[in-house]
Amino acid sequence: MLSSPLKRQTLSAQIVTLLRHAVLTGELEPGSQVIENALALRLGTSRGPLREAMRQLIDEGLLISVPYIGTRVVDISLEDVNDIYAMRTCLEQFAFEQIWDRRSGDFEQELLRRNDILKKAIDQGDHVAAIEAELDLHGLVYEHANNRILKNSWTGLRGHLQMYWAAHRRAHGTSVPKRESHDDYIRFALGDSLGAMQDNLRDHMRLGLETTKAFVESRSALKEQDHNQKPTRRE
Amino acid sequence: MLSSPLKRQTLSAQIVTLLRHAVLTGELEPGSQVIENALALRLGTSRGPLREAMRQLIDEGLLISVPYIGTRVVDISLEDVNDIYAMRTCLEQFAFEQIWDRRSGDFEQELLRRNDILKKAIDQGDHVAAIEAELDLHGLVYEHANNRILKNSWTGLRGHLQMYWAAHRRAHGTSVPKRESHDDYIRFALGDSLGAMQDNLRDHMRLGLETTKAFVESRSALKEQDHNQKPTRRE
DNA sequence: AGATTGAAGATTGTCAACAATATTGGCAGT
DNA sequence: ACTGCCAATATTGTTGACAATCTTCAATCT
Repeated sequence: MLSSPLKRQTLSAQIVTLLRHAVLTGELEPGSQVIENALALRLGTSRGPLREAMRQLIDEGLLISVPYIGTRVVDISLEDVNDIYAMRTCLEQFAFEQIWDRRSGDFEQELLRRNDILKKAIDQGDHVAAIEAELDLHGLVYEHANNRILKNSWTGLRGHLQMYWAAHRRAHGTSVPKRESHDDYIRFALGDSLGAMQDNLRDHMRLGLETTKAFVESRSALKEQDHNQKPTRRE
Repeated sequence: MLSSPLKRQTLSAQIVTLLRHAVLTGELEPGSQVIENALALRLGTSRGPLREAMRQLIDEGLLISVPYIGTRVVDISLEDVNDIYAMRTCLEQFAFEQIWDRRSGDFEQELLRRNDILKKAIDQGDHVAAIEAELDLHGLVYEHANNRILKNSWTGLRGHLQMYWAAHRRAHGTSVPKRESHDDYIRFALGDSLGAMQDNLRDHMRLGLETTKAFVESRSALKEQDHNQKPTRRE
């Protein structure tokens, strides 16, 4: 089951990527319970590897587990959004600080390439791709900063953002608020002054925070209604 | 086996704290292999819960696992030290930024209390306690910053530092380099200017980095010798 | 002698059954 | 009706056995 040819990875590793994808895309809805037996059955494996995979996602902050009660897909809170954006601003400023003096042509070229991908996705109205593209665009500076720990932190933050935005997309049908400031980011990142970059980045983030916040509020309001219709078994 | 009375925690959770402690204090030496069967036997449990616990430590960056090969206690590298200190400086500056305008009497009082503990530990030559105390001192600002994600990041960094310094202590017998600048930190943190605080903090960290780097170099030199005496079975 | 192969042992990965715990729903008593 | 208790069920936690993989090391071949 799963991929029997090319079985270079261990089973739990495969499940990790599979599960993570399901959570990040919203296939497993935020707040919903993940039942080991059912999921293991659906994947065609036993609970052991699945539990390991789930444990990893728990540590990544994508699932939440309470002993003997159950584990659920993590759900957004306003506090979290604030925390994430504050951290993100801090880390991204730091990352730019690290690479600023040794920005290469490679960096510039790759930045432009990713921006093109983002613009294309937006123009085509492909919101899933747009989310990924935007995160990839911002991710470049972390990759170039050459700091393993920083990169890990970004991966964690990135996951949460991706997940929340995916939830947004589902809740609101299709539309992710179209931000007009994408090219701005490029301009900052390729400019001359580090200080200006950081200031602009801060504003850029503030805007993103506002957008995301608005989403969270509307979504949690929407969930109030839901709750009466389909009460879950536990909690 | 472990704690049978007061069994409110699940077994794997207990093992996690137990194992983490063992790794952080150096009871499980950096670079050494962790064999599931042996350890499970020693703990009086089966491999299941132990594997889950190990998985969590892997995600915390304290263990490293290669499928079908084994998992080892993570070992420091010079790059890691650089990365950690750079991140730490960034995050701690950020944390101070977050709390600066709402520093309370509580904060000041607790900071002084923890500094007293640190000084006492140093005076008594209790190096283990001194390490913990120093990390606790610096940890206060993260706790007050009231940002869950930031706090998690600090926990990760803190773990690595604690581990490395514990390894230092073991390799060099007793002495952790006595830093004379502890009171400085207090003075910065309770001062008036955020900018000055951040500048001073940066210097403070630079000093810490130098100290730690020196240790790492001497230790890896020392390990060269070791390696011939006790070759491990694998790799 | 050096390289190759293949069996034996060690270690990790996976599985299915069992135990512990929490939730649900009905039943008795008020 | 309402409340508290008890059995039934669902779900997670734990265990021991088995399978897959890697390492070692000796036997064989060139």
